[in-house]
Amino acid sequence: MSAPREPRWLDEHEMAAWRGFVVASNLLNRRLERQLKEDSGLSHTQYEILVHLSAAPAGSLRMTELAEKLVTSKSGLTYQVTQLERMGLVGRRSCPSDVRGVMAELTDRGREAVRQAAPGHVALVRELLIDVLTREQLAVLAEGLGEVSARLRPDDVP
Amino acid sequence: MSAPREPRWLDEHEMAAWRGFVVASNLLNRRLERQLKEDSGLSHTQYEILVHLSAAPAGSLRMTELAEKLVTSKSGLTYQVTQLERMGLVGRRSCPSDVRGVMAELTDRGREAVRQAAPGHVALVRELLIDVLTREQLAVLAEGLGEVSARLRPDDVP
DNA sequence: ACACCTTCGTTCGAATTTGAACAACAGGAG
DNA sequence: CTCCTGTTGTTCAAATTCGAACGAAGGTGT
Repeated sequence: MSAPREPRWLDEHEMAAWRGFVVASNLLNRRLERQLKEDSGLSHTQYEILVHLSAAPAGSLRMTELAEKLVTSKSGLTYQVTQLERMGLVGRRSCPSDVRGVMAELTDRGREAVRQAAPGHVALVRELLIDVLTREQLAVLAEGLGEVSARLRPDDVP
Repeated sequence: MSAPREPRWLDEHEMAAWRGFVVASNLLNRRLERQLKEDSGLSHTQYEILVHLSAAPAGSLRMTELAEKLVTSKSGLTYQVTQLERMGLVGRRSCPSDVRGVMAELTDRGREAVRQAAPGHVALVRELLIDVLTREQLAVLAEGLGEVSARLRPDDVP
């Protein structure tokens, strides 16, 4: 159980992939954040909350479930849902099957906000990522990162 | 110049790639953040500052240059460099060729901190990302995301 | 030398994020 | 039923992040 004295460092190609991932991720987040804020007054996190809710069966999801989909902390979600509640885009309901449970529910204004924000956001994602890559590259990205996510998900140990 | 009434939405594969990217990015950052903090008392940002400095010619870089490499805001870098300075891992020098300039410089203890933190970090990156993907997937990732980054870089308009 | 525009790094306030601690409840073993 | 363990969502303090505004200095054209 001792740490190796000389670990397997990343070779040139591996490093390129890793750096590319980190840099692209940061640059993309930056741009999307700005675009959403300027265009719709929403942060990326808030936008994603609305999107996940609008894709959910009844426009509502339990807090914990939503936090997992967003890959964020529970406390972070509580904060953002409160913000969205103040904006009138999301409401809180109590869960029928669990007294402890809280369901975040999309309001009509929330649904309208997604409809209004989505086109610009999608267009930018397309311009900055999707349309930059070939169909084959996209397929590899989806499969590879899907696998990475799948291996990471189970160990969601707090 | 009018916004399209019905934008080109993402099809199933495009959405899979985009979601995979976002989710993998969030999960990875979470894990790396925890590992670094627990293992070395450094945040991912702080670790990257140290790494970039240790890779630089004289163990030092100008603030703006460093901020660009890290893909972060100038004010964010100022804050983190101050933190690292308090830890004794980084020092500030004045730039010889520019009175306004400030050079962040790795101290001996800073160099030692990288040496100590790197193996664990690299091992986790390898375990969670590099070793999960095939050599071909890595190549595609590096090339694709490299291109994405390249297109994003120039428009680094604040 | 002068005015003008850009660049540099910091400061400031506001917003966000996180983990730990917490109280309330669910679910099962006995 | 009763105890015990795991979940659920929130609160709290602390840390981090960003953009805008700023003073100071560089660089250019005239």
